[in-house]
Formats: sequence, structure tokens, C-alpha cells
Amino acid sequence: MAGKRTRKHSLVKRLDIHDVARHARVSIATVSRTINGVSTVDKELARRVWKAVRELNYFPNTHARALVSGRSRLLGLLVSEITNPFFPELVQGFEEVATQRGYEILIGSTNYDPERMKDCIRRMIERKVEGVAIMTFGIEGPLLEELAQRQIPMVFVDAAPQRALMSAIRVNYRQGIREGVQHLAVLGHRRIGFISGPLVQRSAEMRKAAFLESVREIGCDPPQEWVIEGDHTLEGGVAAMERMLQLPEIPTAVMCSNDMTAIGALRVLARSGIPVPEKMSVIGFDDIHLAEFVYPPLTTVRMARSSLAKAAVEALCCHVETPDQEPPRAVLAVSTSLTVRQSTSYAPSAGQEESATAINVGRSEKKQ
Amino acid sequence: MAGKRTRKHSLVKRLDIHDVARHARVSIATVSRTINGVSTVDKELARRVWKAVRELNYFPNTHARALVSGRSRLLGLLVSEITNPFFPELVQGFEEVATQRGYEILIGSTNYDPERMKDCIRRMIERKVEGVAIMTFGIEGPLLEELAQRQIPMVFVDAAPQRALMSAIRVNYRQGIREGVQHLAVLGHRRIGFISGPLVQRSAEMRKAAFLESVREIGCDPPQEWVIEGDHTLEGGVAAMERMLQLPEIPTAVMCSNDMTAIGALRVLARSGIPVPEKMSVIGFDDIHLAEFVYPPLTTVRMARSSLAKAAVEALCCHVETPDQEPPRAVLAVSTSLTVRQSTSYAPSAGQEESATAINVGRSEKKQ
DNA sequence: GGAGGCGTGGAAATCGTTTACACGCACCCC
DNA sequence: GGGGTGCGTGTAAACGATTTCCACGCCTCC
Repeated sequence: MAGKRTRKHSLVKRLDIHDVARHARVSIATVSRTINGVSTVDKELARRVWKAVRELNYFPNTHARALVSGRSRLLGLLVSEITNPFFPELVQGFEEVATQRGYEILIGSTNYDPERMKDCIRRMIERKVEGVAIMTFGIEGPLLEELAQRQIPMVFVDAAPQRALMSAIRVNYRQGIREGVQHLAVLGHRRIGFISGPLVQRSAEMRKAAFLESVREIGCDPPQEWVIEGDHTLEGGVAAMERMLQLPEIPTAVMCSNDMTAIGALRVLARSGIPVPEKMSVIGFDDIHLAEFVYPPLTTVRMARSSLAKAAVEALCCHVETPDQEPPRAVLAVSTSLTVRQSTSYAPSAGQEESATAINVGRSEKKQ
Repeated sequence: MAGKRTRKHSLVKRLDIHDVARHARVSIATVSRTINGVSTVDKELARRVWKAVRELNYFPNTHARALVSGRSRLLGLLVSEITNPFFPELVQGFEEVATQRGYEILIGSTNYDPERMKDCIRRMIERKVEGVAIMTFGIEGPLLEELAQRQIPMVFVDAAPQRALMSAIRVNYRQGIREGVQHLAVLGHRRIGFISGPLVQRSAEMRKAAFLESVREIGCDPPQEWVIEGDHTLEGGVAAMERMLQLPEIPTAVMCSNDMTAIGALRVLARSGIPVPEKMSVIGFDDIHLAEFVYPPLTTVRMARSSLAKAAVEALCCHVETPDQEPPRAVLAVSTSLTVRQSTSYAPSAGQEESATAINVGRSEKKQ
């Protein structure tokens, strides 16, 4: 009359470890040990267990696991906004490495809204994440405190608070930016400007410093008004370039702190009838997906976001898996390098005609 | 000598429902009832409980909750690849609505790899998701079976298998595509081509059908060779447009099944020295973020991916929360509409000079 | 003053694992 | 042959909530 068992929530029996044990004619402890790879289990029994798992299509319940083992195998990833073209590649890399290591990821999009940040952190704490990668700016102290109190490891980009369980991934900005500047130098540019990001952000500050250093290295020292602060948005790039064009004297090349800024700058130049790269060269930073598709395709410094993600996951796992030994506080993990496309060419002062004919040097795409 | 309590996994005491109960001077039953919003709880006690929760910074353990209640409050989202510009907006919308409803989301990127799909599904089953939105193509029957067996609701785009717990979100392709075709008609185009997606995909097939219907509505009937099958990738768009340009007679406008295809087409036209929109108009579909930034900015049919996401979450929640009543199998939830940018203008046959002067009709951007 | 109703508290069962501990067994050595 | 030794297995107790059951206190009303 009644079913074999009565269940509270559903009519179908959900498989559990007991079913597997019964099917393999062993105890649940043996099943658990087998699944968790304990090496002392007898080969024959292990074989029987795996066979049963396969036949029954058994998947262990992670909630029960997490509850008893205290390990959720969940990592949090906090980004500014997933629709910002900077992030998808980061998310992809993060997911890839995390799932490889048996972790699941919880994504939180802050949209720069403190309220949402708080909400994201709450969700992550509730789900008992074992670590959080903080890839957004302007997160507030109290929220970090919330995580720190619960001994949740955190990883940041560029700079982390000096505390236990917090580490930082360092990006070698100088490398790629220097390449970019030298690329311009080779093309004859001596008058090079810079549109920075918001200088309250450590990473923006570091990019600017790398630029200034590199440009001095080639013997240039741009006047202050050629170094304009933007905000890493397209609109910021527009505003900055508009200001630059109103200067009595303008540079022949402009480097930007990120690609969105550069794209904004390109837009102003197009509107103003200044052809790129003939009259002005532009270099971006990040190499977002978009960079390849704007007009002209943007020469930019590529930052491997997938390796950033990889480093972040590894730093977190390192904290989690060897909690006793203090891991390195900062990992210099991410390199940058120049990707030459079509927004850079010879400096116009080197002679219009010459640059017009030699315009395809160092490029590949448009030739075909 | 020893701490107040011994814990297995960490030295710090993790807050418990008992701690809250003690702090609020009530029983754990009352705490549970309060947190879960049982209405019979005395106001004053509830106040005390919430106060204790706040003061102690208590977050209920979701794993314990999930275990006993059988509800994980987790939804799965399966996408092709997060770096495909089509998806971030979808993910964002999904996250937004899901978290609003108290769900967390698990993202799986299949990268079109059957092995990875399998892995994603496994992860979702292990985590006991309460529903899965399947936003990728080419998922295989056995995998769906795996989910269906476990009574996990699923939602698809355009078309779902005819089974219980499965539903589909319908997109009104016709609406936007018709707008696009009529826009071209107004500009004097009579010779209109189409680059479709891979016709094995239901959604590609529907877009093509909508195009053919709309174009017949304006009294045109394009020859077969003007309707070319692409594959929804940039490379596919390139190949298709190359084929089209080799025809003895080419159309004056081409509509594409998605934006990536259109961008590929634009690239070929640029290379071939065919100015867009002067010699040929191009319309895309989707309105991905990129569309605004290519050259010329792409006129395209916008599909509100955030509302698609919203509909998907709602369909899943509907299954979950009212499992008894059969929900509507298909929800016509997503509308489409034309976004005019700069890749469309008058048909060249209407007179070169005239179109050159009138070229800014219906646009805004480049004027400023 | 007793009946009835309402809401709280205590205790216990439950969810599906992991894991400490005990136990059985074979082996080996004196 | 008896008694360690060691290995592998099974039993049972956690883990942290929800949920149910029942008793009990308190208030109200007759």
C-alpha cells in the first residue's frame, strides 16, 4: 500500500550513502572512505563501491559534506560588474581553475553599490565560502572585518591590508607599459601624453608611475598638463581627451590607463577629425575583447586576466589547505605585454608622406 | 587551560542558533521560527531575536538548512562561454533576480565541450540545485535525463522538450526583425540579404523565418543565394560575406542573425573597400555591448537579455514553489526592438549624391 | 474557579555525510 | 599456543540547522 519508505519532501527516494553501501555490500564508512580516496581501503571493496556508485548514479550531497567536514569547497569572487568587459575573462579563468581543484565559485557583482557589496558579502558568509577574491575597488573596511573575523582568507589585486589571511596578486605593469612606450619611441614619438585612471586606486597609480618612469627612460619628460586624470570609464576617456585637445600644444601619442579610456579618447579624436594613427597614436591597457573591434583596432598592453585569476585561486587554496604556514603575502604573478594593432604609427612630425606609406609597419591585420 | 569549548575544525567558536537563543533569552525553536518568518511569534520576542542576530552577527548555516529542509536555494545557470559577449548581461540579470528572491546561482561554462557540460551538470547535481537554466546549445539528452530523474526543473530558450518540469522562454524575434526590415524599406532598400545562424539551432531558424516573412511583407522575395547560412561566429560572418560578395549581383543591405556575424561581415566589407553604410547597409541582432563600439556603430535588433534572465528565474521558481500546479510550458517573455546606429542608410540605387548629403537621417551620434 | 485557546520551551527526530573509536581477524614471533 | 601488532572494517557520534510533539504557563471568558 504505502511506498517502501516515507519521505518528507518528495515522493522519490533520493540516493544516499546507505543505498550505495547496501548495493556494494559494505558499510557506509567504507563508501565514504572510498569516495574520499582514503588509501587503506581494500582494492576489491573499492572496486565494488565505485561500481555501485556508477550503477546507481550516486552523487554525494555536498551540504551534508560541508556540514560535517566544515569545508564548503566554495570560493567567492567579488567583481565590480560582470558586464564590464574587463571581467568575463577573469571569471572564466577563475571558474576554470577553481573547478579543477574541486571548488565551486560564487559570483558577486557589486555594481559599485555599497549596499550590494554588503549583500554579496553576506551571501558569501552564509554559504560559508572558504575564501574570497576581491576584484573590485572601494570595498569598505567593516565588510572586510566581517570576513576577517570569520577567518576567511582574502586575496586582492595589487595591494592588500597587512593582515593575516590576506594576500595580494601583483601585476607587473611596468613590463608592458615600458614596451608600449618604447614602441612609440621607435615610431618617432617624443611628445607622449597619458590619461590615467582614478588615482585613488592603487592600480591606477601604479600604471601612471610605470608610464612616467618608462617615458623618462626614453629621455622624455611630458609637461604636467599632458598627464590627465580619468576614471577608467569611456566617458572619462572622452572628457580627458577633450581637455587635452584644448591645450595650446598637444602630444602626438597618448597612452591610456585602460582600454575603455582609450576607446573614449578614440571617439573624441574621430569626432574632431583627427585621424588615428596618422595624426595621433593611442595605446590602451588591459586588452579587453572590445579592443580588437573598435576603429581603428586598438594597440594595447595585454594583461593576462586568466593568469590573474589562476593566481588568485591558488593563493586562496594555499591559505585553506595549509593554514598553519604563512603563505607569501604577495605573489608577483601576472605579466603584461604589448599587443600591436592599428591605433599606433609613426609620429606625424617625422613627415606626413613617409608615415603614410610606411603605415603598415609592425602590423598584420589589414594587409590581407 | 583549555578553551571554553573544544571544536574539531577551528579554534574560534562559530556562532550557532543556540548562541542566539541564549543571547535573546528564548528557545532555539523561537529563533528558528522568527528567522523563518513564522507569523505566530510574539512581537517582543521576535524583536529580541533580531536584536541578538544583529548584535552577534549571526548568519544561519545554509548547509545545515539545506540538509534538513531539502532546499538548497541554489539555481544553476548553464552558458556557452562567459567571454562570449552575449552572456554577461544575461548572467547579470539572472544574478540580480535570483538573489532578490533569495537564491544563489551556480554558473557553468560549457565552452561547447561535451565533457565540460557533463562536469557542470555533475557539479550542479552535487550542490543540489533546485533548477537549471540551460542557455547553451547542443546539450545532450542523457545529461538532461540526469536532471530530469532527480526532478530538477529546467528552463530553455525558444524550445524545450515536451516533459514535465521543463519549460521554455519564448523570444519575440519577429517584432524586432520586422522593425529592421521596415527600417531598410523606408531607406529605399529592396535588395536585402540575410546571413543566418546555424540552422540546427531552433533560435537561428526562427530568426531566419522572421526575416523571410518580414521581407515578403514589404513585397520583396530575395533569391536563395542571398540567404546564406553562417554559424553565429565572427569567422562565420566573414566567410558568409565573402561568399556573398562573389555573387554576380549583391544586395544593398544585409541583415544578420546575430551581432558577431554582422561584425564579421563589416570586416569583410571594410577590407573590400565597400563603405558602410554608403554602399551597403548592415543590421545585426542581439545588441551586444560590442555593437556600439565597432565601426561604424552597428544598427541592430536589441533583445533584452536581462528580461530573458528574469523570465528564466521566474519560471524556475514557479516550478519550485508551486510544484503541484503545472506552470505554463512556454512563456512569451522577451521582446525585441530595433536600435538604429550608423551601419544603415539610404540604398545606393536611390542616388549617390542624395544619400551622401542625407546620410545622417535617423541618427544622432556623429553629428555632435 | 475551571475550561479553553494561544504561544513558548524542551526534547527528539531528521537530513547525509565524515570520522573517532572499537573490534575482528590474520600474521608473526617468541 | 598465546599474545602483541597492524590492518581494515563497521558502529555510532557528531555537524547545525528545521520541524514536530507535547507540556506548560498565561490570559480570557464564562
